[in-house]
Amino acid sequence: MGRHREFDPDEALHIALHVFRRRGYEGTSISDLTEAMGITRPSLYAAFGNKEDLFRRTLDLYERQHLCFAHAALQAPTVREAVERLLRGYIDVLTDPTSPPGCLGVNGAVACSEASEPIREELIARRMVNENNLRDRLETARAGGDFPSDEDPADWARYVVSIGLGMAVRAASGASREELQRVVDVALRGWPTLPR
Amino acid sequence: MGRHREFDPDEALHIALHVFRRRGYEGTSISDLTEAMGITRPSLYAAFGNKEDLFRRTLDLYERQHLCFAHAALQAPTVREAVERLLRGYIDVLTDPTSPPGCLGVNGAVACSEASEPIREELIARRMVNENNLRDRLETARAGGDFPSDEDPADWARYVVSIGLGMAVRAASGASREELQRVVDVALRGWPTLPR
DNA sequence: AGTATATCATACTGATCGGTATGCTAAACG
DNA sequence: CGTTTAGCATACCGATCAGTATGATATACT
Repeated sequence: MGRHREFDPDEALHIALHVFRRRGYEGTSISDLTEAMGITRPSLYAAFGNKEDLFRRTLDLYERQHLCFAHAALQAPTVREAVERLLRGYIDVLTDPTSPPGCLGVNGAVACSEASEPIREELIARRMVNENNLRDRLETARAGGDFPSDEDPADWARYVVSIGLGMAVRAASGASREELQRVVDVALRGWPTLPR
Repeated sequence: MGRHREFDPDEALHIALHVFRRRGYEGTSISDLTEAMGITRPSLYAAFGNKEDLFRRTLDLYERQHLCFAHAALQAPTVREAVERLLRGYIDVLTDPTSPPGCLGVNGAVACSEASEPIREELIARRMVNENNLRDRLETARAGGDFPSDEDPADWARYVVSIGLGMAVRAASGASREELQRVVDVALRGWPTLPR
């Protein structure tokens, strides 16, 4: 019973994602959001809780909609190919012409005040999940002979994620897709070869 | 003629650097600064202009005091050693125990609102200067036979800077010195070998 | 129809933002 | 000494921040 909601929460969340990607977490004001969504402040708070809650739900949508390629990438036949798909797929996300450049996760986690410390930690934790997934993939590859036994999966996972972070910063600064492709080209030059 | 200033502007600038490194450009309020410096708002504005002016002067101090190692690093006998000194020296800056972790330049350039767009562009420009210096060093190395002639100096400079950016993000997230050293270890694995 | 309830629009809260006007105080000049 | 001038302290400016109280409106149930 009661009045019907006059907006689509899912559509509104997509708009929030767009705004947050453009302006970052702290750089986005509630007014920015309500204006873009076409709803009022009380409607936003009723539907999504406070700003932090909304950002977390936006993060979920971002991972579900834009970072979902990672799961498939990790299942490539070889780790080397998995890593390459990971990085190339990430470039697609970072330079998607229909979205503001850069990564929602990286842009939010780096700077700004300590009022949003919980958000910073959340983003660091989510990033760590991805790094651990990659490390696990490298470990199974090593066990299966697809990765040298004298190499440390954690070291390589950390390295690959660092490359991703660097590209995310560059993308936020306006780097082109081609530029980033060249970073990946060079980054994969050192991929360890199997002893034979 | 006139009253004497009761604080040391240079010391105040050092404090500003510390605060900006901890909280970022937008995350730092004027009140944060005056409180840490122990001076009043009018004194700050009289001595340093507005927030943007102060941040630029802080950037100058940061480069002069913490990024000065780069110039010496580039003069190492081999490019490969120059790059290694660049990255290891950067780790020292990122994890200096007497300063907040991370890089003033990177933390400021990534996120936050568009009110500080001029600062973002300034930081991107300063970063580009460093990348160009490295590219030039790679070019002279190539001309001198210290770097393969079929490799692109711009590609490698971009790659090295990207590694640096990735490490800066990690450092801001609390990465240890050892972790970052391992990133550099792996990153340099792919350094091109000279034909012989 | 009548009532309960959820959503709407408007306007507001106290806090904080970057930046400044005003008047006081201390030092350098005559 | 007295005037000038620069730095200090206080208190303020309008704007904006995240979040909310209030009352009108529209739907669903009885």
